[in-house]
Amino acid sequence: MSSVESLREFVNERLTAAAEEIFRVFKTTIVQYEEEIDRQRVMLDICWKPQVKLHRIELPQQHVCKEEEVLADQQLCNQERNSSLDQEDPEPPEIKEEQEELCTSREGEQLVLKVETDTVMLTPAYEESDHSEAEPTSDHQLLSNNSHVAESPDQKGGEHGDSGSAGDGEQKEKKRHHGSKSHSDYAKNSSDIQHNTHPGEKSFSFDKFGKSFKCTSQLNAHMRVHTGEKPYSCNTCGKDFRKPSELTIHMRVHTGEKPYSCNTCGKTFSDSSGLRSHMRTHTGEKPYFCKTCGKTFRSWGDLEKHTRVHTGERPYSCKICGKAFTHDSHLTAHMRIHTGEKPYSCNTCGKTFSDSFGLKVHMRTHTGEKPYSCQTCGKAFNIKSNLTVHMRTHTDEKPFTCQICGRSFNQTSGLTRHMRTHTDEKPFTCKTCGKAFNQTSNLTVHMRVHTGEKP
DNA sequence: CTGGTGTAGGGAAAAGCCCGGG
DNA sequence: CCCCGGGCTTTTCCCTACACCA
Repeated sequence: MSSVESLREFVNERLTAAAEEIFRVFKTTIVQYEEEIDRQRVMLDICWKPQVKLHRIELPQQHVCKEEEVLADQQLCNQERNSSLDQEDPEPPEIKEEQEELCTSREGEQLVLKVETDTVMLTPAYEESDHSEAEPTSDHQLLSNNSHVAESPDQKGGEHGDSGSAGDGEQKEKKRHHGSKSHSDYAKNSSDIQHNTHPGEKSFSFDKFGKSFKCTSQLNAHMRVHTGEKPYSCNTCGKDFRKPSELTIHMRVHTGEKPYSCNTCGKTFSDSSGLRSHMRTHTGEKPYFCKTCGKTFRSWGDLEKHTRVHTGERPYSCKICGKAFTHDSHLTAHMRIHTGEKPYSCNTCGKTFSDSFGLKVHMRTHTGEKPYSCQTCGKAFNIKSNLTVHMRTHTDEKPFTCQICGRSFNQTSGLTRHMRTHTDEKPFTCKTCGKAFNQTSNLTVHMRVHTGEKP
C-alpha cells in the first residue's frame, strides 16, 4: 500500500467516523423531536401528527415562509375583522375564538369572511367550512404517502398506505406553496379541515422549536374548544372554565361586582356583553337575524337559542331520565320533577309549585281573575287552554274517538273514562260495602246509600 | 207512576310539564 | 342564568241525563 493510499484510507476512515457522528447526532435530534411531537400529539389527542411530521421532515424552509404568511394574514384578518364586526362585541365567544384561529392562511381568510357573515347569517363557522370542503383530492393522497398520514388514527381507510417515491417531493413542494389549495389538499374530513386551518400547523417547525412551544400553548388554549377541557376552576362553586377571562367574569356572580352600567337607565351588569345586549333594548337594535325564519334578536345568545327551534338541537339532557332540552333553564326546571322541589308557594293557601307561572295561574283561583272570555257565550276562563276546550261545546268538535265503538268526545278525559266501559275497569271501590265503580263521581253518589245524605 | 240507585258523558278547574323568548 | 308568558296535556271534580228496578 502506497503512502497515498494509506492517506486516502485514513481520510476515508475519518470522514466515515465524522459522518457517523453527524448522523448519530442528527438521529438523536430527530428522535427528540419525534418524542416531543408525539408528546404534543398525545396531549392534544387529536389528528395533529400528520401535519406536524409533514412540515418537520419535508419542509424545513417551508415553515419560515408560512409563518410569515401567517403573521401577515393574521394582521390582514384582524383588520378585516375589526372593520366588519363590532370591535368590542364579544359575541359570539365561540365563533370569535374560531375566527382567530381561522385567520391563519389565505384560505383562512375566505373562511373568516364566511364566518363573519354567518355571525349574522346564523350558520356556524364549522358547518360552513364543512360545506365548503370537497372530497380529498389526489394531491392529498400524494402528500400523504410520505407524511405518515396513514399512521394517524384519525385518518381512516387505506388510501395512504404506500410509501412515497422519491419523485413526489417536488410535486409536493409545489403543492404546498400553492396557497389556495392548502387545506383542501390536506384535509380528509371536516375535522381535518378545522385543524389544518390552525396556526399551530405552521409553527411546529423543525428548526424553531422554541417558537413551536409558544404556538402550542396558544394551540392548547384553542383546542379546549374541541376537547372540552376546562382547567380554570372557581374556588367558590367548583365550576370549570376554558379561559381565565371566563373565570374572571364568572367570579362576579359570587362577588356581586357589576362594573358595567347603562348610561340611560343606570342598570348594571357583570360583563360588557350583558351591557351591550341591554343597550339594544334602548336602541331597539336587533342585529342578529335567523336566516331560516327571518326573526331578529338583540344578542348572539338569543339567536343561538332560537336556532335550536330549527335544528332540533337539545344540548341539555337530564342525567336521570335522559330527556333533553333546548335551554339550560328548562333542564333546571325539569330536574324539579326528580327532586320534588317546589320553590314557589302561595301566600294565601300555602300550596307550593315547581314553576313560577304555575303559582301565578294558581293565584287566579284566589283573585277570580279570568282573562280569557268566550266570544260566543261570554264565559270566562283563567287559562286559555280551558277556553279552547270550552269552544268545542259551541263548535261540536269532538276530536277524540273510541276505536272500539266509534263514539267521539270533545276531551281526552271523556274518551279515557269511556274506555273503562269497554275494559270493565272499576278502579274506585266503596270502603264500606266493597262495590266498585268506573268513575269516582259514581262512587261519591253511591256513598249516599251509606250516609243517608240527600242530594 | 215514583223514587232510589247505577251508569256514563259534558264540561270546567287546576296542576304538570314543556317551550320560546326577553 | 333567571324570569316570564304561554301552549298542550292530564287529573280531578261537579253536574246531569238516562236506564233500570222495586
